[in-house]
Amino acid sequence: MKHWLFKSEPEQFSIDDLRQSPGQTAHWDGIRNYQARNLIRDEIKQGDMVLFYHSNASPPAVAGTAKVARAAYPDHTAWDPKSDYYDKKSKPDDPTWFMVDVTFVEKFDEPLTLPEMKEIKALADMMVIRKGMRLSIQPVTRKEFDAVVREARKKNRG
DNA sequence: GCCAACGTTGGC
DNA sequence: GCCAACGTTGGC
Repeated sequence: MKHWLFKSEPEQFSIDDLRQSPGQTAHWDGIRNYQARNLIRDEIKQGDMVLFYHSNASPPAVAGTAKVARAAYPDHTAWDPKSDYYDKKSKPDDPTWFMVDVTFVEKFDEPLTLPEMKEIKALADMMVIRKGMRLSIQPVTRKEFDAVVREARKKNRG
């Protein structure tokens, strides 16, 4: 089982939106970056664990966790001319873009913020800490995943 | 709103 | 294939 960090702007799709989705499960659509696509398509498997990160938030933060419910399948929003994510080069018989399904696992009522993460030694090598790191799907180590969850729970105990 | 860091596009 | 111009991401 691998561990990941998925970024989402909470105004677009938040941890609460995931929790309120039917079956607390939603498809992670709109990936339009090849590096992220390759991870989605080739590396992410059912059962993998996800840190749900709110980007473009004040402050940016890990808001909870989720689990991959379904491995990669074609992102149909690429075929919909009315979708913001429409991409005419993706064809149903040769899809360019893929998505996975994720299921809500846990919400941190007090999210673990980026400034806090930067202070945690165990997270010093996390990609999301680095300046200019725009990749929206990032691998994290099991140690990093566990440290984020541990620190977030500690913070929420007060 | 600013802007640094990246990714993509397209002329050559 | 190079690289300048442009567009996007996302922290601040």
